[in-house]
Amino acid sequence: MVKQERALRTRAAVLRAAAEAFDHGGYEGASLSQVSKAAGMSVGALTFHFSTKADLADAVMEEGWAAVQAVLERVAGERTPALRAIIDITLELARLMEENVAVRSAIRLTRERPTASTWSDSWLPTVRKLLDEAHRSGQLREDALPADVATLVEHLTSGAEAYTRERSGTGPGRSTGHQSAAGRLERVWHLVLTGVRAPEATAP
Amino acid sequence: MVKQERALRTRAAVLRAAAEAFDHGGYEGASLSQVSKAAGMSVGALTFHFSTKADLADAVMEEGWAAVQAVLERVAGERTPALRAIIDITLELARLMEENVAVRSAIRLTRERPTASTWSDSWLPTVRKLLDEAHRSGQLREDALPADVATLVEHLTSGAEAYTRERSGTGPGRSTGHQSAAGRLERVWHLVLTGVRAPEATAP
Amino acid sequence: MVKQERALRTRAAVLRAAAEAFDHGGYEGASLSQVSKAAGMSVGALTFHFSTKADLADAVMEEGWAAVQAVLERVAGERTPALRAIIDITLELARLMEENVAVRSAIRLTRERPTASTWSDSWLPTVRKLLDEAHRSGQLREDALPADVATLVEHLTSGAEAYTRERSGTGPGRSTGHQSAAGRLERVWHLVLTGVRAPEATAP
Amino acid sequence: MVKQERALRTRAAVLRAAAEAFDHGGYEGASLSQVSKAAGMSVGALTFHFSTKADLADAVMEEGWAAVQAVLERVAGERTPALRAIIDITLELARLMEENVAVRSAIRLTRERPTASTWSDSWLPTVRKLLDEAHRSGQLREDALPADVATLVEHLTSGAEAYTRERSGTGPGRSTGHQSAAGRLERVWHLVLTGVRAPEATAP
DNA sequence: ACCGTCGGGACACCCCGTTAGT
DNA sequence: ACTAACGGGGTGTCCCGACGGT
Repeated sequence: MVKQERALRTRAAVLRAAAEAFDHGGYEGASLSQVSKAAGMSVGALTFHFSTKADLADAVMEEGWAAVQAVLERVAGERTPALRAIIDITLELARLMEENVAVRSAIRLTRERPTASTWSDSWLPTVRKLLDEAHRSGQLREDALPADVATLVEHLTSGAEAYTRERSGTGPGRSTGHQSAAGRLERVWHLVLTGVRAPEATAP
Repeated sequence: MVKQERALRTRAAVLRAAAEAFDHGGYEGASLSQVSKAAGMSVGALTFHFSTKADLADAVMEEGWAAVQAVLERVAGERTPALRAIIDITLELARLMEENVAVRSAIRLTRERPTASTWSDSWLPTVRKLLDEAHRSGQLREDALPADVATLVEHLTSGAEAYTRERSGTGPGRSTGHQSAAGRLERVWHLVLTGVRAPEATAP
Repeated sequence: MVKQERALRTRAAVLRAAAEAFDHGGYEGASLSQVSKAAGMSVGALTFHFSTKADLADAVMEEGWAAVQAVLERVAGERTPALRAIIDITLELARLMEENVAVRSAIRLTRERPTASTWSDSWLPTVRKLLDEAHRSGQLREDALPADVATLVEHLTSGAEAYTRERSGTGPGRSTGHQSAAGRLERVWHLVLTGVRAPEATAP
Repeated sequence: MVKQERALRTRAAVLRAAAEAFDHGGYEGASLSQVSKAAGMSVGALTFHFSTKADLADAVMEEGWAAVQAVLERVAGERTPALRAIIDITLELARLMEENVAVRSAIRLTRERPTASTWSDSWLPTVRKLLDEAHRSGQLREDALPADVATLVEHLTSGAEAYTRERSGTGPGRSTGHQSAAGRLERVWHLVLTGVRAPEATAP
């Protein structure tokens, strides 16, 4: 149908506006009238596509999730060593969070709403699988347990996310002297891979 | 006066209730009537102590901040090597976040409200100072730049905070099979200090 | 045409659903979406048949009215004494109200909407005519004015209607120990007749 | 306190406005903004006294109920023969319905809202008691069962109520040529009594 | 003709954060 | 410290057009 094409466009516009609103103000804090205004339509039109605010949030989350899945599958498709793949995943996630409002919004929504799953559920399984593989193939130090490394990855991702949100909060005009979350993450990984402490030092 | 003593008690009750509300629902999402009910008083009484919602939030943030400062000073007071002190600080912060609602609330509020300073501003300077010291005294690997290590610390703290919030969201009944944020952080530090990658492996 | 036959069926389905909705919730209180859902169609489809809510209500009322008229004509067709005919009319109306949603709905709608005519307008003229006849033929006590008896009939009919609505409100599961509106009316008539009927007349 | 006196006045104003609104449009159909406007105050002020629409309706119903109870007790206080008392009750109820908006409103609300009790529950018990007494003292025809007479009374009361509502619906400008519900009821009773009253009893 | 999708305003109810007067 | 009152939104719903498909 011809109609449906237009509907899809407006639906997409709504989703984009909603993602921005949720990213900016969270679930509470984002209002439907605000979203409808940003999408250039009436509240009634919005309600036609998403009958309730929760529905809208669900849709946004789904969109963000899909983007994450796409990245995961892309990285998994490339034939890179397991440890490298893990690093790549975190870097890609960081880039995604910086560029994709829906992803940022989805992360925030999973945290704020009473939902069954955490956002880390979407990528941690993949990471864990790769970690086991890295462990078996001797890419990890022998005293580095995969479970602990997984925890480390969680922390790093959280850090990237916090940094992204912090920056986005300051507004888009923020320009010079700032680094990308992915860049920071890269340097941190470099540090982590080889260790922070000087070799001769005793365990503190 | 006798009056003042009572006033202080109610003020404290309000602060506690408010901290819980803000921690649970953020700035928006927490309502004054909710707080007043939890504190066992009328909204009018609440308004007497804190004339506006923003005032209340400021007070909660101040309280959380103070707790953080106390920890920082305590750790600084002990005579421990710089690197160890940094680790201790992160561990203490993690414990604080788990135990102290006001701290959790303050962190969330700094993030959600248009405020000048980030929550990391409260401890990053101290950490940076200690990092320089550790660098000078040769406790760090030579290729580990203090700035990068600082970024790492930021990431780890964010990770602890995310984990704490995630858990607190699931309700207080959550019991078995869960670790403390500090415990997780400790294991991660162990990993980070010595390095994740096997020595023989080449840089990815 | 074939199309029209289908249209008639859907129109009937809509009318039935609307009658139920109006009977249950009145004019306000019944929503078009509710009706459309019960009729198994979209709101747009409904709007095609009845362009406005008022139109729909009018149609329902007309349907109910028609059923009432049919009863009146049927009773008038039988050759019964005037007084008996009046009683029969009230009994038939009571049965109609109990069985026919459209009638119940029409009664309620005439009351709730700013309309020119009352629901009693549909049968009172007939009753009055019969009353005059009964008066002339000596079926009534001499001191019983037809106008007063008409008022009495109005009261009795109202009573039957109130009882019907009251029962329908309690839900369909209501079963044991309840009488029909017509049955109640019959016993009341028996009571009333002794006073209304001329002593020399034989019991009908 | 002085304040409370003013509060009581505004509360009363709200109740009056609400009674009129509910009487006119039913539960649905009456809007809070409408009520607040009629009461000369803001919606927020209204919400302070009655936190929800249902609360407001409850209060109105209670007020109407109280008026009914007052009448019942007054009539019961006078020492009149049982049968006469019953008639007086119905006449007084009719007058109440005509004069007291709260009563009218309460009746309508009990009918429209999912409530446990019917409006007849408020006076039928009293009437039944009086009927038994009338029966025992021989004021009723021997073949007139109290239960049936009770049903008759129900019908008459319903009739009076229907008439009242019908008239009130046409607006207050309605003037000449109309009778009071109580007057109609009186004539109907006169008619009915001949059958109800035992032959030896004197006309009231 | 008949029916569905899409969209638009308008409220209604509820709640919220504040202020005024004690 | 509280009662009383205010105005402003937020969400959800409703009743309706307009247009396009079958």
